Amino acid sequence: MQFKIEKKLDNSLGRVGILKTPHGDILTPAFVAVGTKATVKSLNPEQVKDVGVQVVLGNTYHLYLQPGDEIVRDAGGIGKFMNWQGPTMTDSGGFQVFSLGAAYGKDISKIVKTIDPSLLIPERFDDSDAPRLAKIGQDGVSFKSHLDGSIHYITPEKSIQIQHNLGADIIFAFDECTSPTEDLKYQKEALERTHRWAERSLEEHKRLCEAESSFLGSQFSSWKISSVLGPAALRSPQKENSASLSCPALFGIVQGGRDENLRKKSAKFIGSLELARTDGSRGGFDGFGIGGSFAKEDMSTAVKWVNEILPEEKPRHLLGIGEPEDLFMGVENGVDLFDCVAPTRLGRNGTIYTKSGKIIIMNKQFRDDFSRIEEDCECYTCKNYTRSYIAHLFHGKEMLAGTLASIHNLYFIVNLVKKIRQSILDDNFFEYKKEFLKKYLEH
RNA sequence: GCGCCGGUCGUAUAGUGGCAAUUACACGACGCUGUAAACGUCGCGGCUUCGGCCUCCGGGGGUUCGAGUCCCUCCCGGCGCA
Repeated sequence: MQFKIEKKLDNSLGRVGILKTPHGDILTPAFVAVGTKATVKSLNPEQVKDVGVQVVLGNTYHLYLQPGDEIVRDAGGIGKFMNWQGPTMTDSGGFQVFSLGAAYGKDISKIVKTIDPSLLIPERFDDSDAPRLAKIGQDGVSFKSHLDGSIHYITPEKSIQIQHNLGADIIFAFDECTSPTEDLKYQKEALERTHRWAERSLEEHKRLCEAESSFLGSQFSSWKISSVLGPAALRSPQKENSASLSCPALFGIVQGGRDENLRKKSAKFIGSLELARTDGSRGGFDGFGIGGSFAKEDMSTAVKWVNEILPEEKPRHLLGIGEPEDLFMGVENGVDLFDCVAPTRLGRNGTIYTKSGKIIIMNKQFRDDFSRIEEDCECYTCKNYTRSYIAHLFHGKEMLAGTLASIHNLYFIVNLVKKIRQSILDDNFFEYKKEFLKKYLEH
């Protein structure tokens, strides 16, 4: 993997770049489609490609449980398994520490609004005995499968091993995504844990990469012959699998919640972490993830604290963030990659993005609205269907409803980031931001 | 005509004398930020100063402190016998 910055945004941390992976280039800033279980929900890979998605993100925890990482490995890796030819990433399972742990069974998000003080007050009731599917130990996290109740202990080493089997181009260190409702004391403990886990993730990654390269080295001559012989010789899944085992890029994850000291400390630690290789050189992370917990109102400052410290020449991924206003904020503050379930989840659940805000397509007013979701949108949905028809599909619980809405939403968000990228190249980022957000947020 | 069963929120249902009354669907509104999510929450007789108040289970009458629930009668529907 190689990252090149092509242009910087004046007076800010923003930049335009290009991230080269074995499965193709990613023009950054870019929005990554979330495909947790090796599928972008309700869309086939052709539709994902057609809306302009460049890279898909799968999930370690989900694919480990089902179908199992060894199945994915034997299939030739996540991309081949799901028939996605472009670049892929996998998340480490760190988010499930939150979603199946502190957040399980509760109505809390990793993003809070500070105007809702109930979530931030540390005097909240002691819920340590509340049912959770994820329990944190010093060494790793014990997960109780949401599918069959079986227990699985995931350590940083285990997460990295699974991710190597899943075979994405970019993988993440195992971290703890904390709840924004945790107090400073807990955030501090969790951060120390995440940092230890980062070292162990990097260590295990290095070990696996060296083992894989020596394996490939020993096989090198025969592989070369196979390659020369052409596609037929490569048709065996085992061979293709091994042949594509160039070591993935590993991104370390910065945490620290909403606290300035912790965020900066984490950026310093993760950004400069290096471990000695057996050949005597030293190696650190290939890029960085910035993990939640955030408050909506001060997310921009948190991102800025971090990106002022992280090495400029490496890519940064703001994990799980993706509302339109957040994308402008992220880019301006030096983020290169975003992913978010919002476009597909909101779409499936009947909320649709438009340039003048989100609409809930099931609402009465759309039942006889024969206009397009957006008259000037170039997506497949807008070119072919009316609001009335999409509302009808949702009311009828038809599968196509979620598909058409997801196509539009994903197109909307992916292209918003592309336009943001272009606006930097055209030197009018701030004008574009102002113009877009005025219309989007005005009602 | 006789006998039996039944009529409860748009539909389908639950309901033992203490009930503005169960559940599902439908309907209305909202929520969702590294996917436990084609999901979830709330509302669904009216008014409310949120303490309550009024009107309610086919119609009418009765028993009772109190009736959707028990009794009488009428209307309507289904089945059976003539």
